[in-house]
Parts: sequence; structure tokens; C-alpha cells
Amino acid sequence: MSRDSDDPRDLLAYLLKHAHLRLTGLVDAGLAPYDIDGKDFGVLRVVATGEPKSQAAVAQILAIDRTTMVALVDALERKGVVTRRPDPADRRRNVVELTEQGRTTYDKAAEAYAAAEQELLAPLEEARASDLARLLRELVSAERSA
Amino acid sequence: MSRDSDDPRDLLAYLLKHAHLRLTGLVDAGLAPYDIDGKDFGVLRVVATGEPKSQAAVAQILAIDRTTMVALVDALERKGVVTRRPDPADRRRNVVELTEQGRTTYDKAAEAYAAAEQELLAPLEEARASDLARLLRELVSAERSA
DNA sequence: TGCTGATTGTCAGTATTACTGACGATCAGC
DNA sequence: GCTGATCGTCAGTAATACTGACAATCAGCA
Repeated sequence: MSRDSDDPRDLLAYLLKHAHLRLTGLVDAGLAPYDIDGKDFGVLRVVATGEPKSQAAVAQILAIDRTTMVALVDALERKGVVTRRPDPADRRRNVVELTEQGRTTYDKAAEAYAAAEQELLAPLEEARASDLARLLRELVSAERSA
Repeated sequence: MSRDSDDPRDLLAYLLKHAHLRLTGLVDAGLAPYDIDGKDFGVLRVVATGEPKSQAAVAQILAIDRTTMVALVDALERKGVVTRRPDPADRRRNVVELTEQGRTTYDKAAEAYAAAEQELLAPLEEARASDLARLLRELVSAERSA
């Protein structure tokens, strides 16, 4: 792209930044009632699905530094939505888990997130919205395995 | 999307963040030889196309604060790629323009940027890559006019 | 068994980055 | 000519993430 236009807004970097910016705004606004933001929701989502994970594992999935994860989990623990527990199989690790209240919060937050996503995608017909998701998925998962 | 999967990596927020993250890395790496980064290139691109623009206009297009733009233009001016010039029609405004050297730098940088974009899109067939660009363009320009 | 190197979580310090609030200069509308 | 608003600028501050170090723990190996 971008060879057939000289509009600066046609660059993929511009488009990705602004799409992400807008989604972040919508998500943060939608999650505010639950006293968490988009980053928090990312952690909750990782913790809520699949096998129990250590802080480092969560950090790696979300591409955030493990030192940053400390403060993130601190805050979530203070809010009572997750707990830290030393992994019995490897006591260097802290397994992060949802509390009961955390599960409730996550379920509601997931709905709010989905609504924000849908609002972002509203200008696109449904089929094209899922096209977009699929293309991005292919792109990012190709990176991951490279 | 994301209702049919519980992989945290299927969220649009995750995909947009990581796609943008990777592109930023590729672009910054490709631009390093020219002593500018992706943000600088964004400014150069806006300045290089269309009508001459004030700092505030450039800032608005790129969704960065006008106070941040001051330091950005400072640096680019120090590198000799842009100049500031008071707009004769409105002397509150500073018109930002490419220098001759700036044009040269921009032309090379634009090639490097295009290469980075292409590398990001490499996992996709050509037709699907332009699908992605088109969908994002529709999405973002719909926001803009809303 | 004991040693070596690597990993994990943590923390203090620092760097980066962008924002807030204020200012003078300038402009548009009345 | 006022009045309110905009632009560029700057100092101060807030937010954020990173660097380097540390103790605790682990895996591999002699």
C-alpha cells in the first residue's frame, strides 16, 4: 500500500496506531465502572483462560516487561481480583489466579470489552469485520512463529 | 470476534498492539541509518505532502500533543531536515517545511519505510495485504468523520 | 553430592515520554 | 479597540517503562 497515494494517513503505521488508539479509548471507558483498564483486562484475560500461568508467562504473552508486571499484579491483588501463589513445582514462580470476585469482575469486563470492540468495528459490515480480525490474526501469529 | 475463542491473543486489542509493535520495530530499524525514527518519519511525511502545514496541523493529523510537537520539530530542525517559518497569513503559526536535504532524507526514508511495511505484510498474500490496508483505512476514516 | 549458570520475582534508581498549566503574541468577531 | 480564542513555547510534573542489582530457586553436570 501507500505507493498509490500520498496521504500520510494511508500508511499502515498511521492506521494501526489510530485504530489501536481509538480501541484503547473505547475499552478504557467501558471498563472504568469495574475499576480496571485495558491493561488490567489483558492480564485478567490471560489468567482467566487456559492453564495457570506464572507472572513471567503472562508478561511474555502480553509483551510487557516482567518488572512492569510486578506493579500490575500488585494493583490487581490489592483490588482483590487475583492472588499470587508460589508454584509448588517451581518455587521461583508465582502463579497468578483469579479470585472468586475476580471471576465475576472478569465476566462483566469481558462483556464491556466486547461492546467496545463492536463499537470500533461498527463502520464495517459484519463479514468484513471478521475479515479484518482474521487477517490480523494471521499476521501476528506468523510473527510469533518466526 | 473473540466470542468464538478463549485465546487471549484473539482480542482485537492484542492483535492491533502487537502488529503495531512489530511494525514500529521494523520501521525504526530501517530508518536508523538516516538518523530518524518512526515518529520523525511521520512528521516528515505530513510535511512532505499536500499544502504547507502549521505545527498544530501536523500534530493534529498525527494525534500527538502540540507541546510534544515542539521538541519533535526542534530535533528535526537541528538535524537540518525541516525549517520553521512564521506563516505570513497568520503569524501565530509556524509553517514547517522540508529543506532540500530534508527532501533527500525523506525520499530515502520513504523507501525504507515501505520495505518495513512489506516485511510486516510478508506472511500475507498480496491481495490479502491490500485487503487489510483497505479495511483499516475504512475503519479509521470512519472514526475521523464521526 | 556440590558447583555453576540460568531463571523468577522484586526493588531502587533512572530514563523516557507525554501531559498540565501558564505565558506572550497574534488573530477573528463584534 | 475590546474580548475571547488560537498558536507556539516553556517549566514543572505525572505516568510509564526500563536498567541493574539482589536473593531465592532451579536444572545440568561432574
